[in-house]
Amino acid sequence: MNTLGYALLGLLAREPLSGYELTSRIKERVGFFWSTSYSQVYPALAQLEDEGLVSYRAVEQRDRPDKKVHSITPEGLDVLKAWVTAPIGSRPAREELVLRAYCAWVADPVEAAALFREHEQLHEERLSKYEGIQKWMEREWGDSLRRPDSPRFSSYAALRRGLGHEREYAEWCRWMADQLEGGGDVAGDDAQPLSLE
Amino acid sequence: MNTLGYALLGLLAREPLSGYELTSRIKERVGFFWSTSYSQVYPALAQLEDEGLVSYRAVEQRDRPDKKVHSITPEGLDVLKAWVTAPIGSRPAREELVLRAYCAWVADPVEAAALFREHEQLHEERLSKYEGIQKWMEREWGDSLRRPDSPRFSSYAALRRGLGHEREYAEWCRWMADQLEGGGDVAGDDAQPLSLE
DNA sequence: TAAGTCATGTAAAAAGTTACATGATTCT
DNA sequence: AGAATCATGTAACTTTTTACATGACTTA
Repeated sequence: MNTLGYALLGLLAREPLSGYELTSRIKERVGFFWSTSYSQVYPALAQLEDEGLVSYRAVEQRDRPDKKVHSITPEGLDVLKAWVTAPIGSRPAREELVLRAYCAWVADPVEAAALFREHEQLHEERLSKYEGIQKWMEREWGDSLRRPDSPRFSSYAALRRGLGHEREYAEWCRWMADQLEGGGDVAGDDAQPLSLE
Repeated sequence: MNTLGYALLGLLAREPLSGYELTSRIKERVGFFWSTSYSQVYPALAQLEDEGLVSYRAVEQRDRPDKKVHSITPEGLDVLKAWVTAPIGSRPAREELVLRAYCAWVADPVEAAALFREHEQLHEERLSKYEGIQKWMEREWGDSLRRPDSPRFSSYAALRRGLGHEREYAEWCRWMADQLEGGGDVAGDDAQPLSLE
């Protein structure tokens, strides 16, 4: 079982879904910390089925093409449960933009600044979007956000990570662009001024 | 050319290195945003050589096995320069721990809390380590940190991203563990108290 | 009627990880 | 003598991405 398999089980533990819907959900709902494609999902689902972790029933639709709606089995839920708390081998994030920053000294500072400005905006936009969702969740879901056995709590938890990530990333991009534009101090806005010449 | 290729060029732009040294550098110096293995580096180096982006000379050593020291060529430097500022297709980070948080509602809260505590500590430790390096850099490298054409500036920039990442991640883990332990409020320490029952 | 969304897959290529294989030299 | 580090690679496998292939139905 690979991580994608667990991701699919995790979504199916909330509600039965088709392969198509699963892929969309991953894009829309957990897009900031996981990604996949249709071509990966369908074989993965078939494998989960072989292992008895999911089952499906064909659902006929009049208005649109028929679909196969997959559900998690009791065995699947057991497997998922065990996985959540199992020790995790943390693989480092692959952040290409940070790699570029590490190489930025060879590049044209003006062009590089433009790149980091662009990403600053991108992450700022995502941040606003997530903040909107956060407010919505707190308003609509209220109490259940504090119950660790509620899927809403889990959604909120993941969102909070997205929030923090985008906030920090946007800030870093801004700092980077400022530096490349020859503007600011070495320290960040929040830091004490440094007494280095 | 894949991203690993650029990572290797980026390291070789700073100083000539052997495949072994390149792999160690990636582990030690850029480990928080990129990873690789010996088995990936050697073929990648051979490919870069075929493309004329790096060259090497055999260096005989008395005290340890001989090695092939690779240098970036002028063409390699051009390619690297262009890459740094090229538009970037941002692929989402794959954060398995966030995926687990998203599924945490199915798991035992006590066990889950332990997992997030463990990671809180892990990231807290990395944070202290990076803070130490930061202080060292600011003390030892001073002025050059503000010169975008200095490799020191780039090292510092990447480090700052690591700092922010670890800080945010540790904080999120702590919040998550607190929640699972039934402790805290829904809002973070920095947020206003929420008037949700 | 053309574009867009819903729906399910296969095939091939690229990237990354793990296992295997070898050998020198140093340190305990 | 055995473990650790330095040093270079190949082979197999897994994972991910991109391209290909098909088709129903809806909306502009």
